[in-house]
Amino acid sequence: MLDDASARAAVVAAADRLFYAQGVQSVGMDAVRNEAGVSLKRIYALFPSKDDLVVAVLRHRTRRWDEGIASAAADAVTPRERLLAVFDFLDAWFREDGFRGCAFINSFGELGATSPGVADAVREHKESFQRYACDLAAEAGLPDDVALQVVLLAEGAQTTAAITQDLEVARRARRAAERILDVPTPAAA
Amino acid sequence: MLDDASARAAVVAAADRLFYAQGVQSVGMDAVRNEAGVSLKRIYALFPSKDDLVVAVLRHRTRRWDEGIASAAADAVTPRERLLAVFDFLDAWFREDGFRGCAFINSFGELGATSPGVADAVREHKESFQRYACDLAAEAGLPDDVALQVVLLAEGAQTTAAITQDLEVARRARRAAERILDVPTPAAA
DNA sequence: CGGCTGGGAGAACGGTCGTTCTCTCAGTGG
DNA sequence: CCACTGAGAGAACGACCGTTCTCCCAGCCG
Repeated sequence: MLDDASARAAVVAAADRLFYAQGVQSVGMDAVRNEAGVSLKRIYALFPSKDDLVVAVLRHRTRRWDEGIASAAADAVTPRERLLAVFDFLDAWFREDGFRGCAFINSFGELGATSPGVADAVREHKESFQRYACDLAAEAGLPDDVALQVVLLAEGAQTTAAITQDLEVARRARRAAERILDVPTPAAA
Repeated sequence: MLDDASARAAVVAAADRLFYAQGVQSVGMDAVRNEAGVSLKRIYALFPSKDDLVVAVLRHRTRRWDEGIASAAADAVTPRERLLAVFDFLDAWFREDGFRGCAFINSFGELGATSPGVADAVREHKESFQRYACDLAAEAGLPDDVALQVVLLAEGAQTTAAITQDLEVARRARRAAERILDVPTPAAA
């Protein structure tokens, strides 16, 4: 038998794959059970309800997102380049098989109105990303407003790439971000 | 009794309100029946399935969107201002009670993977908006790439406004669009 | 006025989903 | 070897949903 931590991880990973590919409400708990190889009894011992499982999946995605942008930024030397590295991370992600947009945006649209837990998890994720961008911009001597403009581009790139399947989107968003960052900001510095 | 056209319109309007507020799968056909005041038998005579109703709702939303951005652009004199008017339209929309993001993005996340009809309707809507932006940009002597960068801002603004409830988002997106449009484009004109 | 059509209301049906329960059995302590 | 605990597998349960069907009555034609 798996210990609790391994079972939890297997269930979250399985649910993540299924929810992301098909939408949360299209996936029954039986499907999660089959994909994870963990009995329903065990799943319900680890997560009191499907809603809690969805929230756990989102928290797990937040960790993977944070690691992804940190790793993409690792090679960059200036804060400006670390900010732009977000778009390189997006570019690689958009090219993955089965890319279907931002799981947080998708979950918010599907469940945000009916599940406060999901809405909170999504909000916290987006706020954390905004803070990350603002911190980098501050290092570069740029105001929050510019950082948040770049964040808008990243968000728009994710939904647009999902819907249009256009592989150019991330590069285009990066060019737009460069344009925004390169405008001289009179009030800053 | 209502004629077919009026019944259709009532059902689509009712379904639109409910689907947008709660997500499609959280709304049963009984709820649509009650909201529209049209019997289930009649609804199924007008729409073969719930899926067809969802598509009809999205097509209706496309018409309203097109009218909205056209009306916001009506007062503008230059193509550049007509393009930026999109963000004034978004600003007014984000301030409405019950604003919950872009219905197309929400529907795509929830149903795009399981309903080809929904996926197509969403794709067509987004492509139509991209074409609108490219046409205006062309009038202003700007390349498609710049227009599509502005579109990314509009898309990002919609999801960000929905999740963060920040009323500043549309104005910030507009400022970003101005920055992008004001960069001299060496290859153009 | 009386039979008929056609549409409204909502019950009914088959299926599915989230959640719980039962049955079975492997592994352990005496 | 035997009683016992605890976990797995999956049946079962109650609720709900999309769709269809039945019943009933209003309004028209003879």
